[in-house]
Formats: sequence, structure tokens, C-alpha cells
Amino acid sequence: MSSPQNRLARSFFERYTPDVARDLLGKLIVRRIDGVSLVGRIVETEAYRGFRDPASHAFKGKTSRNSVMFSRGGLAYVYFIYGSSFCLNATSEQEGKPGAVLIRALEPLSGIEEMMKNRGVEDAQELTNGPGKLTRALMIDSTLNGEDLVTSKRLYILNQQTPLSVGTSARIGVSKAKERHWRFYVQGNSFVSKRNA
DNA sequence: ATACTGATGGCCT
DNA sequence: GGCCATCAGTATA
Repeated sequence: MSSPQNRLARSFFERYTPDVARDLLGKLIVRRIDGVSLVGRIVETEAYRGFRDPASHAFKGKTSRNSVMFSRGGLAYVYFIYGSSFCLNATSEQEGKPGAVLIRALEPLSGIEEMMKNRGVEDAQELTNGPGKLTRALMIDSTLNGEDLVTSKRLYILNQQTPLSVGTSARIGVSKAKERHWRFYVQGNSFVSKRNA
């Protein structure tokens, strides 16, 4: 009854990364801080794999920065980029097989006032429509790197139906492997970071 | 509307 | 020293 609601299970994450990325669309990210829930619907993701994906952090092997990508699926991989932003990923595939899904945009659902405070903006459209923006809105930083999304009380993902119309494109901000259309987004959703990309 | 650019700092070679 | 899975400006139309 008070079982873990409809939280995503380990088996959801331990699959082929692009499938996990597509299926994460529509799911709800929950960030709990001091009893307050900040919730957003995932509307944009990108898949990154391992040794065969030149755009992936894991391409050149395991380092202290990317080590979480090499562990089992369902963990938070949080890294710092461009001297200013954190990016949130959910790890995929099984132990030893690197993979992660970058969460690129959310549609804010609850705790919007709190998110506005965290971001310092009033415009709801601008709250979580980018990977660095949503981590700031949800107060996600490197202290959550390695957090287990399957069991955590601070950060987890609830199941929801996958949207019917999903668009794909090359990944944003990467020059390599343009032929892999591993960016997935909810078509027509106004919180997607970049339209027509 | 699109295009470019500076800020910023940790990580890797 | 160079490279970023970015963001917020500024400029131009």
C-alpha cells in the first residue's frame, strides 16, 4: 500500500540506452528538500553510450569524473560543465557497461514558487527548459552524484505513460557522431530547450 | 526571429 | 593549455 508508489524500477534503466532515453519522456522527476517536493515532467532527453559513442564522456575509458556511468543503471550521474552548470543524467545499461541519459528539459508541475526562487526568474517558461537550468531549479549538484534513483528519498522518478508523439534529432552541443539521432523530445511541448533542432 | 560571444572552472593530456 | 553534453546576454534584421 505505502509501497514505493509507481517509482521506476532497476529493470527500467538496465536496458539499451536510447530506449531508456525515449521511454523516460513523460516520466516525473521528484526532488524532495526538507519535506517539499519539486516535481517536473521530463520532456527532453539524450542518450550517451560507451566505447562506441565518440560523443560520450565514457568513450575514452573510466576516470574519476565519469565513473558513475560505468556502474549499474538507475543512478544519478551529475557533472559540472562550462564552469557554471550541473547536468543531471540517469545511468543505464548494466554494471560495467557505460551508459547515461541526460535530462535536458522538464515541464514544471509542482513546487514552482520554490523553483523560481532557486532560479531567480519569474517566467515559468524559463524555469527548466535546459539541462543547466533544471538542475538549478531543483537544487541538484555534485553532492547527488551516484544517488540511487531506485531507492533515494531525495531524488527519484515516477512512472507515467510515454507520450505518443516523440521527435528525434542529433544531440545538442556536441560536434561528434551527428549521425546518431539520440536526442528525444515531446513534440509540441513548449518546455523543450530548442525547437526545430 | 537567428547568430554570436564572454564568463566560468574542473578535468584531462 | 585546451576542451567542454551551458547560459545569459547582445547585436543584427
